[in-house]
Amino acid sequence: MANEIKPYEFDEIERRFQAKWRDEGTFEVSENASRPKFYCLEMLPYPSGDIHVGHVRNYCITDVITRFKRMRGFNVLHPIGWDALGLPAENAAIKRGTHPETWTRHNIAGMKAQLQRLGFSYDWTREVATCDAPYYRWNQWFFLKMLEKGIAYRANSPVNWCPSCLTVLANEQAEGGLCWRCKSTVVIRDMEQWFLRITDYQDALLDDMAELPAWPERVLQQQKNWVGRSQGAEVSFPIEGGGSIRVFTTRIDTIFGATFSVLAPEHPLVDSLMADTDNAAKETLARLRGQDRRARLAGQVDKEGLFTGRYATNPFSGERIPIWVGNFVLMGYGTGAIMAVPAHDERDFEFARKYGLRVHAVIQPPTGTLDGATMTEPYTGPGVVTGSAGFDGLTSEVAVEKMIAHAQARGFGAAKTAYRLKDWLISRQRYWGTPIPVVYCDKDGVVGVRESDLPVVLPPDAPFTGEGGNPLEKVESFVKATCPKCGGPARRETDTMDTFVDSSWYFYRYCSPKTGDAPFDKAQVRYWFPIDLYVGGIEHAILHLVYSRFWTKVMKDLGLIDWVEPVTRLFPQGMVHKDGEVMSKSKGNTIAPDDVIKRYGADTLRLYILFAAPPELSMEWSETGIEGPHRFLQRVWRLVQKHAPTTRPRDIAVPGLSENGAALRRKVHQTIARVTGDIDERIHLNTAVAALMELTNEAYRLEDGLTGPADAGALAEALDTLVLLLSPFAPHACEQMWQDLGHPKSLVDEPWPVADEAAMRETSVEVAVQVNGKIRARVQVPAGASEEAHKAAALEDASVRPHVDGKTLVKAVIVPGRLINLVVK
RNA sequence: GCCAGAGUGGCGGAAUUGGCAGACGCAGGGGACUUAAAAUCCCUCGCUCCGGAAGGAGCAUCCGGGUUCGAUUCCCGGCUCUGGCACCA
Repeated sequence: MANEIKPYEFDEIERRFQAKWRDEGTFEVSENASRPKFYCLEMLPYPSGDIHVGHVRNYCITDVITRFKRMRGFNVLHPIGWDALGLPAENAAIKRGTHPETWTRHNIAGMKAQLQRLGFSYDWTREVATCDAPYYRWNQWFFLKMLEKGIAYRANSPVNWCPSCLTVLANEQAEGGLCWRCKSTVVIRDMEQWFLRITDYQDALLDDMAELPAWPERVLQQQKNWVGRSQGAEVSFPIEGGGSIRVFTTRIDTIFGATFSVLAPEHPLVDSLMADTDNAAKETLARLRGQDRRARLAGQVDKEGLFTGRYATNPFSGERIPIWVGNFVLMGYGTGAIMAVPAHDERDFEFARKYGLRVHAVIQPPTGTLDGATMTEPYTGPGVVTGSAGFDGLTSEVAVEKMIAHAQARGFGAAKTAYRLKDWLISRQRYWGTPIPVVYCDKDGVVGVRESDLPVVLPPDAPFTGEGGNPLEKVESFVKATCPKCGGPARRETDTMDTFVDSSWYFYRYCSPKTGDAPFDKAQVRYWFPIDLYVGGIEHAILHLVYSRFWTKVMKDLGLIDWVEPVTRLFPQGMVHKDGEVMSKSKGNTIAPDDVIKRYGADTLRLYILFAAPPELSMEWSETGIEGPHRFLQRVWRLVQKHAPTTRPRDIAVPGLSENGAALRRKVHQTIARVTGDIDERIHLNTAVAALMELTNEAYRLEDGLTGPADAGALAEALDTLVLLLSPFAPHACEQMWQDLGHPKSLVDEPWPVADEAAMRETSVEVAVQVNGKIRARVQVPAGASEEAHKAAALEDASVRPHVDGKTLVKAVIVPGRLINLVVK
């Protein structure tokens, strides 16, 4: 008998069912008002050439959830696409002479085959590649709408230039002064570029977080820091001899301690203030201006400054204060000028001590008294205001309010909020991106392309030499254009869009990927939105996830949708590590899923990757660890094959279960409850797999002790349930086992099992007995026994007696079914 | 420096509401089957001590305190690691 069991041929099984799902369009969906919808999204991959284990982890999580939701009766949208524009394709073109599109399409085909070999349940009819002109034309359409509304604009400003990628970058793509893609140090250049006015939405980005209770706090926190809203005041300091300096401060309560003012070296007033100074001073100024602005931003340069020779008046104290220029004041934040309060600010203190400027304490801490002349470090906390005329004795908090009101009444200041967020720089000087749809006309200036002329298509014949700028500039037929306004000759914009534009709205396109006259079909989007669950890497917390929220808000203002947030629940999955390091191409420690599939099969890979760690934490890839899930799958396979012929026909409801039969049935229903909860609420897929392993172990333990028709029914139920519960994790093997168990339909259309509370209940339970908090014994009590019965059982127990006898029972804490704690003296 | 998260056997991890710490798996040890190996199956597996054994005692969730009948879980203080931000006025 045992040697007749058919072997588990995973390769053949997996390929057969993958073909079946594909041929039958199993996972193709459409709007259906009769079922609740579930939109599950994963971050679309960049087609670099290979699916890596990090992608696999992301997509395994969503695949389990979508298969589960489908069995629970939901109409599930589970799409996939390609973030197909971007630099690597162009770099490959320069290196190998293939066109970026050829390289990209080739990679997409290869990676698509890899995804299909993993058995993911995508609706492939909705596949979107952002390099398709019918897709990126809508990037252009959105751009024109934003141009009309003033959200898109062109401006000259200091920008991040990556000398390796040969293009400018947005602020958040140059974190820490490094290019997000190639890690080169960026340089600051003044250039005229295209921006999107994301700062118009900075308050909405913060305030709408109220609608995101199912987003992890750490992501929201990162976004809050990035927007960097800080409330304060703007105050004018009149300059002796005319004009005034506007400063931003969050600590107006310290203003009587402002003993000098500092301007950023780039501040527009500096040149006129220093017009009369000597050459040495001008040289110093030039040097400060020449310092690397990146390093200055990062605080990596020593504080340095010079006196302008001019004075201003502190509008509160009337005091005459010197005006300085300092490299630690940044033009890009606030007003580019500060009032310096050395007694109560670290930076001002350091600067004042270096140049011997006066330190004047005006805030007294709860303990001790400060003296500006002798203090060795500033006091930056709140306190009680002193030496501040009519404001003395107030707390910092109250003083802030009163001083703002005072400044406002006298007309030299007002409440003001400053933000860290900058507008989104979207132009790139590269070929493989969405052309920005404008032309430059000598007569009409910057003019948007007519909507009817979209898309502006990338010319296929651009030269990829790797030298001298954007290849688009060299395509005469592309650059030469006609002005839509006057019909005269015009020059076409050759900058293309940041690829983060593509990924800011792709999830709307999935709802109606073929729509030709609009970015998407409104009714279809209304059916599927919002996205119920979005799974992806946390590295996009302040990039993609901010841009996407912004884009949705703009779409709302354009009247395309009527909500302000696209994603209900965000689930950032952990990374995959190997030998303690993040797995990455550059480290050379990647694992190719293809090799693993060849050796163990896709089902084992899926199980392992989900079992090894909870999805939100990083997981360590282990060569031996994968053996466990593989053995488990084989065990399930053998169990099913062994009993499949005898479990038909099944009759589960027969009375008269043996003790073993009842135990098996109990375990089955307990497992249903656990697995369901683990997937649906907590997304703890590792413990769901562990529960299935437990059920399998229990079935092996009990199989030889089963007798009679009732037990046979319980075994049939156990096998059916095990296969159903396991199917989202290991869909191919389960489809085969489901057939072998005599079911004609595909598993994906079967309803998810429901736990029977009555069947789960134990007849008798083991209860721990503590004496004064220490475990002394374990006793059996009938399920649902009274507290008195628990207590009696505990006191009767032979190993409890020695600890209780001769002492007084003060109290008995009883948690029925779990624990008894006897407190004795 | 600031913010967030984490710290549990040799390893990955479990403990869902304050209630039996170590589920499940890997690795290890012992055994069965086999001519042998692989595969499979069974037993064992936190540390220390007492005992021939059955068994028993003590310690143990980063460290130190606290609350509680009871703390991996809550509170206070500290250490370490990871991620993010950082001259942002």
